[in-house]
Amino acid sequence: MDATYSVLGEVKRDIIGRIARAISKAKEKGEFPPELNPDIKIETPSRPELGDFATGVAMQIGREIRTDGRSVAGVIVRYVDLDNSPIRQVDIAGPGFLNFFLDRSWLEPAMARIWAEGPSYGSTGYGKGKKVLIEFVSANPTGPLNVVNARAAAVGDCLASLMQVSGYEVHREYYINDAGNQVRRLAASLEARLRQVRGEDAEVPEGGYHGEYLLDIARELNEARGDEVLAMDPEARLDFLGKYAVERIVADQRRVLLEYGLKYDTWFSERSLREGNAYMQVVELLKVKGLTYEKDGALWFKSTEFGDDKDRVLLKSDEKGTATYIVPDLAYHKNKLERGYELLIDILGPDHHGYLDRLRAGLMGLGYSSDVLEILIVQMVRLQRSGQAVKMSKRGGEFITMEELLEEVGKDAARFFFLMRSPESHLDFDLDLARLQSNENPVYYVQYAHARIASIFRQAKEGGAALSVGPTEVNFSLLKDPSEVALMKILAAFPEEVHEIAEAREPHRLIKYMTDVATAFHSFYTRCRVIGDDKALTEARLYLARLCQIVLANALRIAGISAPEAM
RNA sequence: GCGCCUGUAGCUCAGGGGAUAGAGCACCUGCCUUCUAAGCAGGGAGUCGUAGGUUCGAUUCCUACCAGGCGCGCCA
Repeated sequence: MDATYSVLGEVKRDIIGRIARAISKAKEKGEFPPELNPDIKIETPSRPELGDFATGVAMQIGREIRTDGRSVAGVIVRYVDLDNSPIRQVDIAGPGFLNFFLDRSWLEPAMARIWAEGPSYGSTGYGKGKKVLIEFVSANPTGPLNVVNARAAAVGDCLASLMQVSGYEVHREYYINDAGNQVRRLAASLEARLRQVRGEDAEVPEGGYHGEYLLDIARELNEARGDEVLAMDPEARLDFLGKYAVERIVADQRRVLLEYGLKYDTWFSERSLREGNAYMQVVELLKVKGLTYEKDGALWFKSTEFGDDKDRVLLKSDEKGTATYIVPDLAYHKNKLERGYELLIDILGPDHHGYLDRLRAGLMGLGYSSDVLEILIVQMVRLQRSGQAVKMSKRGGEFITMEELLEEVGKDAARFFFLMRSPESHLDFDLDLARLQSNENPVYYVQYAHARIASIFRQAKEGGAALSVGPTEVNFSLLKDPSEVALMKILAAFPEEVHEIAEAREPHRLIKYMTDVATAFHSFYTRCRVIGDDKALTEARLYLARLCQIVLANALRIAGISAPEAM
């Protein structure tokens, strides 16, 4: 058995192989047309009494050859070879499902694998080391992070971890938009605040940034080097103030993200691209390929040739021929690919969905295949307090930052709530519920299972039980209660689950999985007393509890949520 | 006007061409002299937004419509 994959994965592949061979035989006998080549998928039946595994492939074939699923299933069952297999029985059910009942022989090695791999259990080699760059949050360096940034941070970080565990080489990157117009506006806003601090009559300019945070930065700057700054000539001063503000704000963003448990591999500066003039090369390249034209004094990119709904301006019609933001953005994505990444994943906010087509078109224009870039849109967050929506208006000043959210509910609840929902659905975030330290708060359900196991081991230690009885010494056959078997099955599924979730880019399913594990554990805990007079049984159950703790800890780690020893 | 997201249990949301549509919270009934009751077992609760279409079969796919949200710059 290949150590890079999971026991359950091998079991499923074995079943798939047997069905495929049965279908081939049926084709040889002329019962199925030779061109038949169905995609066989193994699923878990909706109810446990329907078996351990199931497939709907017979219905799929039935559709193709205009026959009913049940008779197709009958043909497959007639030809399937079950020698040397844990499959004990195959049933045809409902409209043509094949339901497989297995003996427990596969569970023992699956459990031994958890014990052997410990903290790395869940890892597989499916990603084959493919180099992936996930860029996320990338908030403008003009103010503090908000709650959508916090959501994107949770989703991006978790997806990155999921893909790492699935065998991809993943890097996390934050793009700092520290160039262009907005930085000048930021500088001008800071200058106004600086003058205000010094008692001058100054107004934050039109289109500037009015938040309190600039006032704080201005106060600090004034104390350190206010005179010096005002003595600069205006151009140099704006340049300095822009860099200063960006540096301060980005440092703050980084600090908050670290508190969230999120560490980036690279912080990529847009200015570094501009300084190298790399972004003008993009314009030249598109020109050479004949994908541009001049109109109304501006240079346009024929993005409609690549599926965009209208052509886009690259260079504006002003005197300097200033580049629009798509240019550095394309240069940035080109740069990522030149750094050797084979897949780029961008996690963007809801305000960017009108932007996807032109970014993709640009990359295609530059000669890249459209599937090097995947874009995930994280939808908005609506905060609720006392059953009321918390109004978030930047101008009105009532604005909850990511930092305030973390102070209020903590990182574990924040991450859990953000990961609970699918990223593209709008999220109602109930602050009251997230803050609650009681059973009403779903975060604790999973953490509590972990803490309970830790508690069992503390108890067992006091009683002098052997804590480290591994798969070779344990009498595995003692684990036969339905709740024990159910728990083992779900633990065995972890590596495949992680891989499927990573492939689907649906981190919210990880929360579902760990909640299911917690349910299976709590049920086991209630039905089966772990520590008792029977030494062998105690050891077997301690073994199972340990395996469950490993899976919970690993799943929580991937989600960026802590696994408490006690609650 | 165009585009994107969303309409599923009282609330917040999963799911998804097929087997009795699920979870958490809320509500009701049981269960702590034994490893944490932040738990377990069970119960009530649903015309899957509306109307058509494709299909042996649609809550799932297609079309139209209705409702909520968000975008739509030679701003980033």
